[in-house]
Amino acid sequence: MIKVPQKVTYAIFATLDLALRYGEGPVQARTIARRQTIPPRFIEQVLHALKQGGIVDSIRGPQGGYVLRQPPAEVSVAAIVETMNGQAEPDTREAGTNGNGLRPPHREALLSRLWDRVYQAEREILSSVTLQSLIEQYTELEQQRAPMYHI
Amino acid sequence: MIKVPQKVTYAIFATLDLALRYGEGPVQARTIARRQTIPPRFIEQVLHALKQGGIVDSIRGPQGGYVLRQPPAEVSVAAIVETMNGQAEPDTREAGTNGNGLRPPHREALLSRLWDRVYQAEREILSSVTLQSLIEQYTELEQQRAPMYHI
DNA sequence: ATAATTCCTATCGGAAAAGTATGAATTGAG
DNA sequence: CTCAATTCATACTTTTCCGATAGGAATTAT
Repeated sequence: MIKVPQKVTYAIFATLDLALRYGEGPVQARTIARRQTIPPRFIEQVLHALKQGGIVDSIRGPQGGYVLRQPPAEVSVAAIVETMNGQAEPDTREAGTNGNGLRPPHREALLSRLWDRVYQAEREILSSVTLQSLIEQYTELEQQRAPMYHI
Repeated sequence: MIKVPQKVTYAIFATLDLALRYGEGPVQARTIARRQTIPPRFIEQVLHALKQGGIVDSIRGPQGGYVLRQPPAEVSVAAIVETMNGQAEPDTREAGTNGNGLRPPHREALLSRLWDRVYQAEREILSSVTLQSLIEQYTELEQQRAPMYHI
């Protein structure tokens, strides 16, 4: 049931890329695409969405590009995920029941509650993870593989 | 990111229907379909999957139908959800990075860890909810709407 | 003015999900 | 022993969604 859309993965990688260069001026979409192996035309849309969501700022024109709006420690993965998923309009398809089964709307309410709980749990976890912490975890992983041999 | 397939929703409603009649003999697919407003042809597949997953038992022939294999208090929503989602083969698409970005495989590992945490949280919640408890919640909801007016 | 870049929207294609169809297998009932 | 009710199995069609591509408009540094 946890199915992570490609879009979201791309968004995280893209913002991570920006996070690594935070404070060094704008990075172009094409550059990120190359580095993170994301289809160049597709990343534009991702970055656009991230801008709408207030995660990144964009500078147009030559030498333009994208920058993280806030320092990496301030950007939670939850914010990115929510931005990319957009606000799906709550779909309210109701169907009447015949007979003496569970009856809408309570039947539906039952499950919405449950999914809400799941959603909240997810949110809680993702809120506690920032780009900064991801970067730290990453460098840890790297060091495990190729440890520093001090003399 | 929480996207609940119709299949899963149907499965829960169907098993809830069975739970309400637990111990009263088999219920036919068509009956459940009618009561829970599920396309009759589709519910067969759902029920079949539930049988494969060991959630329900089926009795063939006239007066046949489906029964819950265990009492409602023993059937967790997690079991149902997992059954319906089947075991998706872990997709391992790796892509090389050019330049000095985050490099696979650690880049991917970073996120798998995160999604794993989320997944575990979800599992924990869904494991704690049983058909029994759902039924209880349901009757509570019903009573809130149409409260008993004692004299 | 020009070229580099983001911005916006439309569209395509494929895959997965939802739903339909059909016939075979099973079995209780008369 | 036949018949009808039901599940079983699988194949097929339709719909929906998502990843990806495309084309041009808007913006702006040089």
